[in-house]
Amino acid sequence: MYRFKPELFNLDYTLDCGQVFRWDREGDWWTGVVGDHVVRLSQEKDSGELLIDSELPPEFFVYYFRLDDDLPSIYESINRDLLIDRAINRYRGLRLIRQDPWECLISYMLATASSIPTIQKRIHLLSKFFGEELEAGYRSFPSPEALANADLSMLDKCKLGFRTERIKSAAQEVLSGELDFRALNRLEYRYARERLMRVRGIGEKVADCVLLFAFGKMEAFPVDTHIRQIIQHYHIDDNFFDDCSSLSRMGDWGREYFGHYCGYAQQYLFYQKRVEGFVSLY
DNA sequence: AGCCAGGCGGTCA
DNA sequence: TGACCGCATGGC
Repeated sequence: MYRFKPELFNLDYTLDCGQVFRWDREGDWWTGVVGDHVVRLSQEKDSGELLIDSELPPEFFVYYFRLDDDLPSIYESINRDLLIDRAINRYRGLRLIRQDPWECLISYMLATASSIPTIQKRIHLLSKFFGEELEAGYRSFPSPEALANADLSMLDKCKLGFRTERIKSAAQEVLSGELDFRALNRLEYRYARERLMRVRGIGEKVADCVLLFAFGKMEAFPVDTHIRQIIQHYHIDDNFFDDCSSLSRMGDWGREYFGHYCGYAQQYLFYQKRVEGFVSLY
């Protein structure tokens, strides 16, 4: 157990905003599985200091929580209107997380057309049946090999529904090296996106989530049902509105409207919509 | 009961 | 292109 003082960081917002699915809160403490480590974290309300119960060093958490991002500059660059301004101020300190590509890929593939509690349940079941025990009650996320070799009847027990075959197939592509994360990481955003979308079960939205949360491509702008509803409800910029009548245009719109760090803007808007619905700007 | 959830792939005009 | 549909599952 040790202490660490991050700058401009809010642990609750960061872990609760819906970007990761393997953290649980009990009282003041969050417990999560990161790789093959069980990590416990708490943040003191007045000082903002982190209490870290983990064998992982502080440098890891700088990396994981993207504490090296210059958040004030990012806020300045994406602050285009009253709606995003409100989200930035209300959820100040929310940071994007650097997730493991494999876990992120499978998590968002099984997330399609599902509520967040359902997603968490599926990942829990996957880990229960195909992961390895780290300590009592905590299991690692399954390896590519474990899912690639899983038989469909077992995978079906994880309640993946119509996503079952797609996920097994994707696992086989990763295991064989046909889908290579290191190669993907070197690609520019748009080419990495095209590559990911050739995988069955990965469309624009899932590709953008993986590129944003696992590959740090800040110009990814995932358009899910909440983001679509926000754009339609507020008519955020009437001059641009004709350009974003369809889903795939909304992604291009977000990139142009918010700029290079549109991925951050997306996550703030998404979280604000989830917890507060359509907020009043007056 | 019926609609929606961090969608995707296919079809048809 | 754009609109619609089926696909499992669970929460409200």
